[in-house]
Amino acid sequence: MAELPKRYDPPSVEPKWYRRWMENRDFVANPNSAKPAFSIVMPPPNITGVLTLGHVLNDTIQDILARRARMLGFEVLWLPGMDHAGIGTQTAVEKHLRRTEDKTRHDLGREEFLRRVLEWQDKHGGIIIEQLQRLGCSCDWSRQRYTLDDDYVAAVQNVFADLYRKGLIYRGRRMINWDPATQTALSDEEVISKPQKGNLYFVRYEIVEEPGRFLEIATTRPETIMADTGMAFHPGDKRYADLLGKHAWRPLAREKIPIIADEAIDPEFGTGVLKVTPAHDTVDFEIGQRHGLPVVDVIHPDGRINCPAVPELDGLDRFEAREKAAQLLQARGALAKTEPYENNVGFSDRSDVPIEPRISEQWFLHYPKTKEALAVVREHLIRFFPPHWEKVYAQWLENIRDWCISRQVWWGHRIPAWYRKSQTVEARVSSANQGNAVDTAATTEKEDIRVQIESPGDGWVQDPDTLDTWFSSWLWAYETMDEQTRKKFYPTSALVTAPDIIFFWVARMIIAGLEFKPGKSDSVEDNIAFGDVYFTGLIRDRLGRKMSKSLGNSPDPLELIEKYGADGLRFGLMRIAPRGQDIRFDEKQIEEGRNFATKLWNVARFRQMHGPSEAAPKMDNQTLSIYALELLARLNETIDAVEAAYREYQFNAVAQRLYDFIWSDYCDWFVEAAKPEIFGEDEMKKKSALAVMDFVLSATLRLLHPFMPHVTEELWFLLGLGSASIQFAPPPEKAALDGVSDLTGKRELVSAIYQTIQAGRNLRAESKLPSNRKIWFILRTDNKLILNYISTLARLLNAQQVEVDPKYQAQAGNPVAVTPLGEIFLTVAAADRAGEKQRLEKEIAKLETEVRAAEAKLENKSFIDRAPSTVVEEHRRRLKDFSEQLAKLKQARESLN
RNA sequence: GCGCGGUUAGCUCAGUGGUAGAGCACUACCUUGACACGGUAGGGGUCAGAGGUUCGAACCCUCUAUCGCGCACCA
Repeated sequence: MAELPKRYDPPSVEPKWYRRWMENRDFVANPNSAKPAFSIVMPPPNITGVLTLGHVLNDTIQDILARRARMLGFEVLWLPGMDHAGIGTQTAVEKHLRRTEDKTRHDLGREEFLRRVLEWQDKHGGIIIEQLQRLGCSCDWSRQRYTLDDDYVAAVQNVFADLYRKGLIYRGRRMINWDPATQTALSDEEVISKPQKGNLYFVRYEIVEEPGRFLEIATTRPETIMADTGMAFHPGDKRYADLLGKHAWRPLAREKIPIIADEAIDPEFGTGVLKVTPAHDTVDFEIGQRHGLPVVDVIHPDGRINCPAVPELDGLDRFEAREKAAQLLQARGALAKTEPYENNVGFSDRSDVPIEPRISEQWFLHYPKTKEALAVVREHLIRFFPPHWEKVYAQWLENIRDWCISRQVWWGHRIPAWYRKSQTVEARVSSANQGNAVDTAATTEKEDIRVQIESPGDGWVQDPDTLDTWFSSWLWAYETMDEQTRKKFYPTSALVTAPDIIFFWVARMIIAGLEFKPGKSDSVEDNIAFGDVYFTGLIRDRLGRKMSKSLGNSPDPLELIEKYGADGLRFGLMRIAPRGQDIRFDEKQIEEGRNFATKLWNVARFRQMHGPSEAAPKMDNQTLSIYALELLARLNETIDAVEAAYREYQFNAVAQRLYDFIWSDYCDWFVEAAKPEIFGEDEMKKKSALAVMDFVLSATLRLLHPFMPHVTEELWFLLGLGSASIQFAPPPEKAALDGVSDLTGKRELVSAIYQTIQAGRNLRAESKLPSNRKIWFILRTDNKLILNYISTLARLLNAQQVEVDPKYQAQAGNPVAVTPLGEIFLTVAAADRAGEKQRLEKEIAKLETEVRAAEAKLENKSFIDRAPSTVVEEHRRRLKDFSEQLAKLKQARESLN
């Protein structure tokens, strides 16, 4: 067998294996399999998206779960796909259109524009799939889905029609969140409130019935004064009680407006008087409804002012108009004062511009099954990891409001609603432009609506709008599966996602599952969408900022793969991904992942240099060295710890345990301790050590495979640890150590030997002797057994000789350390006598404090009475050890004099 | 305003009642027959602060500070 290269070379290993796995159809799920099912649906990335670190984190976790399940003997389906991302994709194409052709989508028309989007999709779409493959994701690509696949589209439309029939979807003129940049309605979830610095304008309105008397209000939005249709104060507010029923002059677009009283007004805020602007504020709209105030809309869909009555403002952008309106009021003496003010303003999640509350005719969904959705999580039919997300989820469901599902966007699922006369559609569009005095009732004129996929016939016009992208994603957990697949793999086993889409996606998928019941039976258990939901953390940069394109602080995962390998990236990221906590990304951590892959590679290389491995190594408990027993015992502990960490989705703990076991227990201690046997003459001992290596390498490669699929497969193959792919190798069994006599005693001996080695190395360093200088040690001990372990001691101490002398008389200048095996002396003429004395004094002082502390503890009656006996024993032993060490050190100090 | 999460070594983070840990960075030594993407040793922390519970608190309770997130309010 050719010698392995010195370093793991990802480019020559990783793509090779991925190709082979694909050729073997290793990721393809068989719905007819007799094995139990394990399934995950991938949160679909945007069709034109590229791989981000967020995806890497997310999809690595999913891959770990999928690969582990395969090894555990499950039939695994990891179903990938992509999302059409309505607003996002459309906006990208529009931007491109503006830049390259200086055109808007309206210039092209709907049909041509959609053709362009498809072109864009074909050119930029699907890149992420290749990138996920480079990462090593074991998805069943034969089942890849897209939210705009024909049957998926049909399913979405059928769901719409079904909910319409049930009366849960309705069309209505209501206050919605309007995004003036993308010019579409948004759901409440797509609005993010941010504090904004602005002004509070105090404006005086003259009382019609009492000329010369003024009513003062405070507003942040003077540009909407023309839309005021009332003035309101709190009914209990005595300051204004006499004005009730009177009128005020609106200072811009001068008109009489009524003065009313309403409970919604906070008498403490501003002057205690509110200008009521029903068209442009949610609360005002409700007040208007209660008091029958007219609704006057003075803002165009694009955010410009629509008010011919005030030519100075008409056509201005809303923010320019705000300043201009203040100037106008000032000029007319209506502006009492202006104060700087900070308030929260809703911003569009999509375009990052302030939302305009606006009355508009839209489609809404009254959520079904909210109580049931709450119950399945509360009763842990669906388990959240970490569990504190349950509370966030519950809070949302308990305060849920109807979902505005229509979007004034062309790219997406067209709403399957048809209207009899084209004029009704025109009426909708023009209503927004009509400006003043739009009566809410005006557009609810007689119109025939049919909700169905096909056109009902001539004279019917389809609704121009599309559905919120999430209205298609909420069916993702099962509409991505054909009937046969669904029968085997639904409900899915786990969902892995970022917590920022808990409402957008997770909650809605749970609701959809409960409402549409795609499962085998109608029972809740068969329709819960997924068993476990694991919420990842958000990846931030080193300064704790969110990764974003504009900040340029988002590293390209493909460059990282290039530099460190997919396995290095995966492992590095997993090791620092704390459960449900945000993650501060530092490339150093990926470097560590790469270094770990190299370490693994090299220790396998070391094994391979000593002949072929055994796939089923025979270990004889009688011939195993004590170091091997210690290692195997630790391997067993590691297997248990890994198992426990998986149960709690603590991937960082799994990674850390494996890292420590391989690097420290295996490489640093066992391999070094076994070298005398490996390079020795005794064939039995050598064979035994190599068998242990085979056993442990086989086990750790399998444990590591879900995290580092490529390098483990390569080594599995190169070492010949299995005839088939590691992907389907069963999880490692624990070493059978039950028959080993006095295992505890032997482990204690190993621990004592290792501690002695560390003490000896410390003496060398303290004595300023270079690492490569061969030196002599003397071990003063009565333990005759130790003679059997001298070769290991000597090798690990890099000593020319380690001499055991129970009666050794320390010479002046001998550095000494007390160890569980006895005292170890460094014999060298050059050792500095004064320095050694100083070192001893320091150590004695330290030990004296320890002894005092331990004594105090044991004199404490409460401690003796109440602490568990094992703890008390521990303290007793500690005191004894410390006292003995102290005595020996003091003796050593004497001998120095 | 309500709720959630964080605050542990210079940095990134583990640690959920019994002598404070890892990696990186730092210091010293070392290319020793797997690995310098390495080895060995070392320095460095009143565990945000204050109270409380306990024989014993980084860990449990209360309050405070501070950072972040969600929801509500937002004239």
